[in-house]
Amino acid sequence: MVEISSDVIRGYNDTIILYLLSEAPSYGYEISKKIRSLSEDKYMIKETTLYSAFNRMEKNGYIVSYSETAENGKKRTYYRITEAGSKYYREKCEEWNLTKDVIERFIRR
Amino acid sequence: MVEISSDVIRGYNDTIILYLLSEAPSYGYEISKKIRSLSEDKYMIKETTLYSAFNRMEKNGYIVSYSETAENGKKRTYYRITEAGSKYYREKCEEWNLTKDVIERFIRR
DNA sequence: TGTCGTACTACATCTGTCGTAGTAATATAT
DNA sequence: ATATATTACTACGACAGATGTAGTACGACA
Repeated sequence: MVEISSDVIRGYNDTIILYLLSEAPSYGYEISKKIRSLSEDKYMIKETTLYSAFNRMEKNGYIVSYSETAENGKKRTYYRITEAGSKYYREKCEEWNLTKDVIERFIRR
Repeated sequence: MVEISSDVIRGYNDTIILYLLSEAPSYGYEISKKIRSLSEDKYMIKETTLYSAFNRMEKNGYIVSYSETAENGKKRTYYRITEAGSKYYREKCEEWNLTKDVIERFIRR
């Protein structure tokens, strides 16, 4: 069974999260479920990876956090994407296309 | 100017090198030139990255080294791909296709 | 009462890349 | 004759991001 490359994902976890946040503000658990379902169970981000990405990106100004209490009484930390985050996302998409192009010159199908 | 992602490349330097070695045995300097030209100057692997990849892959049994003195009197360390190396390369190609697929679900064009 | 799902945080380890630096030999330019 | 560029490496330490392990806490459900 082939699995996805965590070294490649490494460079795109932030991008994946930003993509989801650009649809709507969200929080850790929800993001993780969405990644899993959108990838059809092919990628399940680790909690530690996810939350450290949130911290990094908030520090970089790509997202901002705010607390909210859900209907069920649970307190959650939500994240919203910023303008800088959207810009970064668009740049990463360009970078991806270039990188993919280069790598595929060395891949045999 | 967009540049390629060294975090993505991170997972595929070994694969790139194995691809080139599967065409013919080679040595550091030549491999580095070939990567540069095949990628049309978009990727220039760092010497340290390249030689540490050689060491890692020899330890893993994906390549074997041998010394040879070139016409110009220079001594070089050549590398040849092994069966295990070819197998690893083919697996990485499969992994790449899967990973690419997943990532592209989160990329907007 | 215990387990499952939700929603996190803390910390230490690992891997591969990268920067910096140094060696040494030949080739080419001044 | 001397300096610079190219070839062909090696050594070492720093760093970033992913991962493993562990722990907290609360509500739902059986």
